Amino acid sequence: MRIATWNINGIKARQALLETWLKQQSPDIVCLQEIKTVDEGFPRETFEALGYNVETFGQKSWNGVAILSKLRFDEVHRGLPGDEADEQARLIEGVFSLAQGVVRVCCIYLPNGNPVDTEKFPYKLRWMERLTAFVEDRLKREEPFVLLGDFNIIPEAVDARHPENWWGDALYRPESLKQFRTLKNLGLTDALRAVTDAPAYTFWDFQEGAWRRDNGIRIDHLLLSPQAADRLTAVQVHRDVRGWDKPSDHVPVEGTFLF
DNA sequence: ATGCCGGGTACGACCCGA
Repeated sequence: MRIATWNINGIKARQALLETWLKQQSPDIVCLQEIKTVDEGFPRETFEALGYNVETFGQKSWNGVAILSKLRFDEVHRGLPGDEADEQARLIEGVFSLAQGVVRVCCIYLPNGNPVDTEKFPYKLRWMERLTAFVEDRLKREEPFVLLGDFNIIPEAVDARHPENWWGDALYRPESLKQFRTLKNLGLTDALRAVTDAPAYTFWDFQEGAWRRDNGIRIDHLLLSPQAADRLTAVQVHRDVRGWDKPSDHVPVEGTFLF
């Protein structure tokens, strides 16, 4: 089974691109971030016609996440627990049945956190604390669990072409990285790093010719429970998609699993 | 250089992203 994540930066602007990619790659499950629409505005029929079940957690103008799955959803959960006042649509989780059990797939759009001298940065850190509590609960179930999406975290220097330019940014500063390590240290495996030590960027800014100069960062991740990590066979960053016409600034990242 | 690009909202120019 292949499970992918892709921050598409607006489903309305990226519908045709996503359709093309799905026809080419045919992943089993795709987690989308920044759909930037309410649920009613999501072109679900387009993807149902390609054989996908569609579950969305949308929001007007910003944020918004969705899961497309060839497997039927047994359960769907929307929103990150821990703050009733948080109205931002940044987490959707699906549970799927397999012959040998279940797989739980949690799609996140973690807050960017910039500028760091505004409320956005403490919101990011609090969101990561809430995510850690949520993941603790999930790991207690001892199931194959895949936490994937746009984490807005550059884990290590190797994950940026020019790490010195990012130091101090909300994506790459001590408080953010500490929270990310705390999350990982619950027992999650960074799927990409389980298969390679090489740089593998997933985002290139639209500005300053970042793509042309390969000035990228790795911020889209798949974090795996032990039961999922044991079944991982490959990870692919679809960087060619960044060179397509009217691309997102992020590219798809896909894990292949023996289930 | 806090704008460069690009999407959303809405139709002029902001807000937002990373």
